[in-house]
Amino acid sequence: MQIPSKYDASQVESKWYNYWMKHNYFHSEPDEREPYTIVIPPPNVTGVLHMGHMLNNTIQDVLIRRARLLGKNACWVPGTDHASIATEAKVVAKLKEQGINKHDLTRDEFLKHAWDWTHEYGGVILQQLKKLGCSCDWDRTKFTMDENMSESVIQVFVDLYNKGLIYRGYRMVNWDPEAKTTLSDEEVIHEEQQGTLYYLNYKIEGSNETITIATTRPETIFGDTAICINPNDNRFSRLRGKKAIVPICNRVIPIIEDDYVDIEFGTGCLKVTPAHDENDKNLGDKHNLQVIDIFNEDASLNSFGLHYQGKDRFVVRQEIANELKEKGFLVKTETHINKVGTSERTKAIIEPRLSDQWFLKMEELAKPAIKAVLEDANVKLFPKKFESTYRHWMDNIRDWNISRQLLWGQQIPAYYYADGKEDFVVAQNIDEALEKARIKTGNSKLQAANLKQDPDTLDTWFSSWLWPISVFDGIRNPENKDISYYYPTNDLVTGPDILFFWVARMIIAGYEYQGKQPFSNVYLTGLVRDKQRQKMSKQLGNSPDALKLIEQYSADGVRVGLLLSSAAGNDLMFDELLCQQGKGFGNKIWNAYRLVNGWEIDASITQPESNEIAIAWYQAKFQKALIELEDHFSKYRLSDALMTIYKLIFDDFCSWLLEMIKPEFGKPIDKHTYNSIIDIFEDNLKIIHPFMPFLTEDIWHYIKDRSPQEALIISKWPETKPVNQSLIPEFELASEVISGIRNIRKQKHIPFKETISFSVINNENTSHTFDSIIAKLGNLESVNYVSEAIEGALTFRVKSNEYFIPIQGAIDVEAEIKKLTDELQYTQGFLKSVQNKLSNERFVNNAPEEVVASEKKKEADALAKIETLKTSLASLK
RNA sequence: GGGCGCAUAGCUCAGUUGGUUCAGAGCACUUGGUUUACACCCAAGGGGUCGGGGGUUCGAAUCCCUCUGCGCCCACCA
Repeated sequence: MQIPSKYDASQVESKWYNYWMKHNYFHSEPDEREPYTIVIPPPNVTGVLHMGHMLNNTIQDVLIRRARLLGKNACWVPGTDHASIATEAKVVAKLKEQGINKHDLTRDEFLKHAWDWTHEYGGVILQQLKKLGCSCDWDRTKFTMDENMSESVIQVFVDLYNKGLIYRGYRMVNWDPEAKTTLSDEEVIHEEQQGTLYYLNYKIEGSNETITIATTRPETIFGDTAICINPNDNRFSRLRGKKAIVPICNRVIPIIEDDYVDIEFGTGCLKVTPAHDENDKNLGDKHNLQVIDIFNEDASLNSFGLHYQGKDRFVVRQEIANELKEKGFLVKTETHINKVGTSERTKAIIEPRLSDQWFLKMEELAKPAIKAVLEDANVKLFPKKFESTYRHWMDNIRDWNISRQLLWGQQIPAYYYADGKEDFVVAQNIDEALEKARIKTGNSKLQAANLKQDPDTLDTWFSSWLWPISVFDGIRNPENKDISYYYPTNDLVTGPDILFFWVARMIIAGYEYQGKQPFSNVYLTGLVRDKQRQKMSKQLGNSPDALKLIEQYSADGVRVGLLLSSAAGNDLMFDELLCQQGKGFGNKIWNAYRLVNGWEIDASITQPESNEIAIAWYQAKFQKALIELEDHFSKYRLSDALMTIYKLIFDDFCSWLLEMIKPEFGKPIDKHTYNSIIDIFEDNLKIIHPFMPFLTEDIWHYIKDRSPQEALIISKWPETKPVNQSLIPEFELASEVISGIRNIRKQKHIPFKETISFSVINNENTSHTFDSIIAKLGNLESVNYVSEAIEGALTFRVKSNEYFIPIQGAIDVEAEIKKLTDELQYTQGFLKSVQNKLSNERFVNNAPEEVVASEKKKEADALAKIETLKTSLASLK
């Protein structure tokens, strides 16, 4: 068949993707085959493809395509996440642009805007994954806010509440003043910042004395309700039981004692602000202190801030520092480095804030999940080092704040029938809630209209932790056909940044709701960084446009580029050069096929012996590679697997095999060899297919006319079979001989086209198997076996064999002598070190036999080679 | 403050229980080569006292100690 001389990726890629879709090859239904399942880490529904997604999903696609070729029932479930805080922020921003304030909208109105946004942008990222070649079962696409998915989430909430694991608590939580919601501890990132430590004087009531405290947050003095000293600190013993006066607001507060205070830090005196610091809250509880919240929900000051009311906390910090200085309360300032919590999503500085929130008790739930990873290995993490991180977090797990003051998400199914804090019921829906409320209150007249649902929504992760179960409807129908077949899933591919957010919690939910691990293996990818090791991000502008990259280098090229250097857990230093290499590899394969495709077949020619040997040798190499691949895949070493294939195709197949069997220009090839090469080509395509699905599918269809039911994507991975392994070392020696010939040609400027004569003294008693191939690749008249050195020839040696290439005209005797002398010197030095070792009694006595034997062999080889060299030298002189 | 990990060629990294897979790969680099699949190519080649120091051993990139320099995670010292 005529094929284009240039490979046009963009056309080919969309053609085959459509073809696969049309034939439903990505779709899976339970059957008698072994399942292989991956659930996608659902990207943000309104997100766009970035380099991290590309890496992640390429890995998943490689795994799923390989499983498919191995005959498993491969199912990759795609979907998106509603990403409450991120999406809500985007919607709020968009509304703001239109002059609409979120707070002027009803819940339903806002949600309508959010859904419109979701429908407009939602799933763009899934379309982009198709460009990458991802073979997801699109019929199974899920969204965490789909009706049945939300129903599962609510059902789980109700269940955990009924089990007594969910409670409502008035606690210090992480408040994001920008998103105006609480966050879980995991969503807070602690960053080191240079701040200032302010030393402030507080007057002691009824005296002229003052007490100095150190604080990083002078604006919180309005919330001060005590000063605390250490009872063991006798510097302050005279202040016991006295009262202090807060500057500016002049509130009189008690001086309390608690050994929580560090005598060494600052002045040894601490101002206590129970509403705005967790430690202070604990002190407040212990000492029955008043709690004064001085902030509005956007972290501006409220009426307690007096003349600062309405101003932002950081503006106030500056201004109040000035006021304190003017009024003489500020003693001094020092620079001070401390860690401040910031919001993972909005980057806003977190404000500790007391409020009513919903919490999930984690300690008991976590136990089976700890055991699964650390004892039973039902879940394996790759790389293994993450197991210690996992252990550390799980052992110190804290209760999970699952409520958010957002609208975009599953609304908490707690229904209040009265104003009291405990006057609520938790139920799947309003009808059940009404029933429960009537029973609880004994008031059968209660109406649905009397019930008020909690306005908060659930943390996004409270829906995604169910993902591997809920995508198969295993929460609502725990025994259904899909969940029974596909669960537990096999592999999860994700980043270590969400190990706690998501992975650990999925394991917890898996044991709680299916009694089994959600997946057996977790492949943790690294971050994608640029050449300067900077994280790729929009802000830095160092992240290439994913789709442009695909346009430029083809999806296959980008996939290969990403996988060329991405060991599990290691960051990926991305360089477009890698994509170029990937594209180049595709081009190489394409051209190799053009070569084979161009051969004319002559059925009347018998197969030359050299071709038979060449093919047998490649088959041995191929089988060896198959075993290596198996090993690499079993350890999730995908870049090593890819490199194994890369070298097999580039070096062994293209550079060696095709050169060995290539007919002379214009001459036909025998049918037997041709058929073997076609079979080999097909096997090659199969093992590359997971990495380069488009190109391989394309060539595979050029090779033969295929029936409409056939496609490479659903063909069979090559089988392992017995081969003549000894051909591999034999050829290694032969290739050294070929290199020797090429070296001499290069040194003496003998063009390759010139046929040369060639002789060997076979001291090693090397087999003649590859002689015809050596002759072909070296363009030799023949390989002559001789017993005497050839006069006037250039020489080289492999092991103790000596090879001769006679040339016309005089050879440079001096140069030859120098070459031989150098080689002799080196070999003698080598021999000496080996003999030293062998004469060391302790070595001979202690080292294992095979090590001693190998040293003895080295000695013998070196002696033989020295003999050869000496003979040659003698004949030259 | 606690924990985990890393340091091998110019770059990115392999190197399993110490010894013929032990100093390796890919890229980059140097040299030579294009009427004959591919210059997105072929061939040949240079390049590392395995972060420093010490120890264990017949033998250390590999095990132990120590120093240095990075990275990550966790944690309520104002």
